[in-house]
Formats: sequence, C-alpha cells, structure tokens
Amino acid sequence: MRVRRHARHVSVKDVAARSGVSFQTTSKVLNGKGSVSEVTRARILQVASDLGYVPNLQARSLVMQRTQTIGLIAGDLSDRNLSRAIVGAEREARRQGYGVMITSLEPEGSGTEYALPAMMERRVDGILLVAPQMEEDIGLAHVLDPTLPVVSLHQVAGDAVATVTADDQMAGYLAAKHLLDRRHRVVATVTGPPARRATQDRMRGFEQALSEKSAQSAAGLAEDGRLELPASETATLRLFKRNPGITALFAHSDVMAIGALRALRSMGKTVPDECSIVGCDDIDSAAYTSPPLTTIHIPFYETGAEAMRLLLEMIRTGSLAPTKVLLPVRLIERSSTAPPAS
Amino acid sequence: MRVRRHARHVSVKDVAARSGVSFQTTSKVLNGKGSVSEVTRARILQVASDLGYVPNLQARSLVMQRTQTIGLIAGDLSDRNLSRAIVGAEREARRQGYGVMITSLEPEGSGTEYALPAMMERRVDGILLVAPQMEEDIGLAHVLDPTLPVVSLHQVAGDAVATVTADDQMAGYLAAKHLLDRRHRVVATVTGPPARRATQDRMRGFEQALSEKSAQSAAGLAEDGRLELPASETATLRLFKRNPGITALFAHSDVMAIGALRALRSMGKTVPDECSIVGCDDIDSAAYTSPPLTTIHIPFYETGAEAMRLLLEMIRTGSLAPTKVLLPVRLIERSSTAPPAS
DNA sequence: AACAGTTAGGCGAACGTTCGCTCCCCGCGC
DNA sequence: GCGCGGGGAGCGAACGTTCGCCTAACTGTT
Repeated sequence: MRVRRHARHVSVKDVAARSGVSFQTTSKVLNGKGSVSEVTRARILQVASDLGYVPNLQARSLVMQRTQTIGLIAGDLSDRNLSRAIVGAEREARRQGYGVMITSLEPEGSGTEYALPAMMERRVDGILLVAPQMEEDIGLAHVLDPTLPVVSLHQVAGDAVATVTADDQMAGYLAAKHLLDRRHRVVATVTGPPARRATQDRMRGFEQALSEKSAQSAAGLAEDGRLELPASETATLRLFKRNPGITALFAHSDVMAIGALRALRSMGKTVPDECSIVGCDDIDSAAYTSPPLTTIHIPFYETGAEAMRLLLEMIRTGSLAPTKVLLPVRLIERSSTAPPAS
Repeated sequence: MRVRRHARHVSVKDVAARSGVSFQTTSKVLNGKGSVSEVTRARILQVASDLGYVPNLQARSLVMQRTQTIGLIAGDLSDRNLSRAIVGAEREARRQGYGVMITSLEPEGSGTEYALPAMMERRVDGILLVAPQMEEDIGLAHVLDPTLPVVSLHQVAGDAVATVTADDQMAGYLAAKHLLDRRHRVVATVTGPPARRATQDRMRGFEQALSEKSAQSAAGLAEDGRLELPASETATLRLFKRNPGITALFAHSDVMAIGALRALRSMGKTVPDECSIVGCDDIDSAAYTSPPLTTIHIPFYETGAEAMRLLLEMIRTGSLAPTKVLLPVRLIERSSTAPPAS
C-alpha cells in the first residue's frame, strides 16, 4: 500500500547525464536523426533501456504542433453498429500510429457543449464523428473549427464535412429488387427515424426499384419503427391494419425485423409463406432468428476504418475537401423471404 | 478547398499582447489565480474570447505533471457488455473532467505489445482495464508500471491490481436458488470459458445453493458454451444426451440462453414446461425471446462507472491499494422458468 | 512624513521535447 | 605544410503553460 505521488519519469536529460552527452544528442539518437558515432549511439541506447526511458509524447507534441491523436465523438458507444465502426476506426488509427480520444454524447445534449471543446483543448489532429443524432444538430457545422480535418459517418448539416457511409440508397434498392423478383407486389416498410439521411436514402432506393417494376406497389406504405424492437412490432401491426394485403416487409434494421417477426407471429402469419421479411444491418443474431433473416449487410467496420483512413489522409495532406465516400452493401439471402404462397 | 497547414492556435501570449499585459498575468486571469484588478481581468477575458483562445492542455500537462487523461484498454469494443461498462466509465471520467484515451486489443495479441507503451508515452494518469482476455495474460501484472494507478474489470494475475466486478458468485447462487425454489432437482449449466474467474465464481455460487438443498443435484452437469450462440446450442444438446432428466438450465449469458432455447426447440421440448432456463447479463433482447428470459441482471454500466470512480479516487489520493469491489446483482423473473410440469 | 501592509503585475524558470546552427577536430588532397 | 570538407557533438531557442518570487505603487496608520 505504497502511497507515492509523482514518481518522476525518466527524461532524455536523465539518459544524457548517465551517458555523458548532451540531452540533444540523446534526442538525436532516440529519433535516429543527425549523425552520432556508433559507440555513443550504442551507449545511449543501452542507458535508455536500462533506465526504462519512455518518450513523453506531450512534450513532443508541443514542439511538433501535432499530437498524433484523433478525437472520436460517439453517439452511443454501446450501440452495436456504431461500436463496430469505432472498432474499425480505432484499429486503423492504431495501425497508423495515432491514438484515439473518445467521448460519447449524452442522449439529450447536442454534444457541442462538452465534446468539441474538450477535443480542441487537447489539440487533436482531427475529429471523427460517429453520432447519428448529430444529423439533427443544425449548429454543429458552425461550431466546428474550419481548419481542423473532420470526417463524419453521418450527414452533417451544411454538407461542408467529409462523410463516409454505406450506400444506403443501394441498400433500399437491393431489398426492393429482391422482393420484386419474388413476385411481391404489395410491400411495406418499417423505417428508422424519417429525419435521418440513411432512412431517406434507403427509401429513395426502395421506391426507385418499385417504380422500375411499373409502379404497382404501395408506395407510401411505411411506418416509423424508431429502430427499436417494440416500436417496430406495433408499427408492423399498424401497417397490416392499413393494408391486409401486404405480402412482404422491408425493415430498416434487423432489430426492427425481429420486432416485425414477433408482430407477424402474433397475427398468426407465417414467415416467409404468408409474409416475407428483409432486414438490414446484418447483425450476428439475424442468422439465428426463426426463420433466419434475409438482410442487407451494412459494412460498419469497414465504414469506420475507411473514415479513419480518409481522416488521416486529410491530416497528412492538409486537405479540407468535403469528400463523400459510399461503401458498397450486399444482400444476404437466408430463409425469411420467398415468393408469396398464393 | 483551402489547403493550409498549421494554422497556429492562439496562445496566452497572443492574448497578452493584445491586452497589453504579460502572458503570465493572462494565465493568472484565465485560471482565476493571483490578484488582478477587475478592469484588466475583464479586458483580458474579453480579448481571450474575441480571439477564440482555447487553452492547450498538452502544455499544461507538461508543467502540471498530470494529463487529466486516463487510458482505457478494451478487449472488444463491440462486445455489448463491455461497451456498456465503457459507456459508464467514460461518462464518469467526463463528469470529473478527465478525458479517455481508448485502445482495443487484437484478438490474438496479449495487448502488452502495443496498448501499454502507447498509454505510457501519453502519460495517462491511470489505466482502466476492460478486457476479459487479460485474465489469461500471465505477464501483464509484471509489465504494468507499479507506480501507476490501475483498475480492472476482470481479474489480473497476481491480484496486485484493484478490481471492480459484479458479484458473480451471488449471480450463480441466485440462479440456482430460483430453480431449486421451483422444485427443480436436475439442473444443468452452460458455462462461459472455464478459465475465467466469472465462470468459476458463478459455478461456486451455483454449487453452493445446490448443496444447501442437500445435494440431490447433478453437480458437474455443465458444458462450455464459449459465450457463443451456436456453441451453446450444441452444448445444450450434449447436456441432454448426458442426462435426459434435466428439467432446468442455467446459461452463463443470455446469448447462450438463446442458443439453449434453440436447442430445446429442436428437441421438441417446450420452455418453461418441459425445461426452465435462467440466463445471465440481462441484455435488451432477453425481454423479447419466446418465452421472455428469466435472467440475472449484471450491472455493466455501473461496474464501469464505479471502476472509473475508484480509479480517479486512487489518482487523487495517490493510493495504490488493490481494492476489490463487488457490485450486487439481481434476478429478473420473466417467463422462461416455472416448476417442472411432471 | 516615514513606515508597514496590501494589491497589481512582471519576471525567470521549469516541464520534456525537436530543430537548426555552431564549433571542433581529424584526415585528405594539392 | 596548408586549407578544406565533413563527421561528431554541443548549444540556444522554441513550443504553451504554471508557479514562485520580486517590485512598484497605493492604502492607511501613527
């Protein structure tokens, strides 16, 4: 139960003193710069390792004017999709020698109040935004330091920041195509929050596929499932109340697809015979529902990794261009879809 | 598409120059220390805000010898349980004015190679370990800087580091008690990795309850479900092969409980009539399985928050005592348990 | 009017680095 | 034998802070 404050770390000066050279020379050796004779280099390295020298990145940052740190502002860290993206981002940062400062947003707060100042004070080299709720934060674009590279995984009002997202429009298109190919003609949708770009893009792709098959579809047959299981369950019930002839459903998330599955079971409808379901996200458990879900795979991990790659590239080149990157999605066929039984 | 490198930040010196005082005086004002006249204080604050001054925490850290940053080493950021804990920890750190540097471990690596040095270089004030796999890392205790406060959510070899965990033994006890109270006498278990302390503690509590009911139980009737759904499914099948008389099951995680549910359905056994199931963790979807799962609530969020609280306290007091904290768990009764039908 | 006490503010140093410049000495070529 | 080039090493400055100590001026007291 030792109680010691401030066991001072060993610095280049300590190493220098012990090796009988100036601390600047020590610094040169440790960074492999300048010319130092082989014998002193070896001696210094030996002493450094003996003393357990660990460079102080804070001090280095001060003079180098970059911290090798990026700030990650996360919506809900415990959201499985966001956290997949964060894993990808963190891994890529690490691979390129960057550290990640993370902060998550309170559900209420716009994030502007705390997260950004904290990141600025720490002089992060760039910011990665992984927070869907920021889409609604209209003031965000204004408060961001315009000289600081920023990449977001979600749309930011004003379109001035670079984004990397999945191809949501394609996701909607693929879902509709899959169902239309199986001769479904009355297809409904359980959506995420209507204000979100992802929701709108998926809808757009979906409608586009429907209209290609000469419009016999029930466009507008959609309800908001708020990305939650119980909300989706009731949304599904409402849809069938509106139109009992529905033979297929596209849920904008697998969790909502599971809610739909429950609703259908409660109505006594079998899947896929009486109603097909296409989910979205491709979460682990989608393979274990009954029946296993046909779904659209959204590459969360890759999105995070790619976003970080873009951010680091922007930092390296000093570019602030608001690049927009779309990552491909694909449909994964399981057993929740089939042609209508009739 | 501006391309500018190094738009130098405004420093206290800039503010000072514009206000006609020395930069040290500016510093005093900004920190509310020393005595400064009301008028110059006001002027300085005005200038600071005009110029958009943001203090540089790196520089401050250098002289203060603390970074107000804690390093969080996470096993798998996308694990829902771990990420709940991380959310709690991050929130508590933020509340107390600390930032969080995060790094996640590669599945293979022991973490020692990258994560720790990176944290040390950044001179974090303390380290929070949220990585179950570290339990198996025998060398970890040795490589940790013994002067740096560390708190872990999982056991660390050597017992020299403080830990905050759920009361796993109680979890096992409660599960067994619940089943025994419902007159089950042949109860089996699907466990997590046997090497983990959580698994062992849960087993211990479980066995203890069994032996209190005078030992008519099938102790040793356990299989490793590796915390995965499919592995648990086959583990459950093996258990029933070993003893077809099983009437109740304790799964060490809800995901494994869902695997067990699938196995039982495939065997044509109904839940809870022919077999009761108690899960563990209390994940969201446990309330939506059919039937909804009776489970043990593990307070992941609170564990993370409490661990961070302890860590910050240790930093504040300079204590390095390896405190052990246990957080209470509770059983949540839903519909997957009942007395045996016979 | 001289003195002590207080208040406002300045100054130097330190934290741990990196970088550019200077300096010395040695060996080499003419 | 003399100048020159280059390798090896040191030195000063800077990055943006905080802190302790110092000083000048102003306040009020006897």
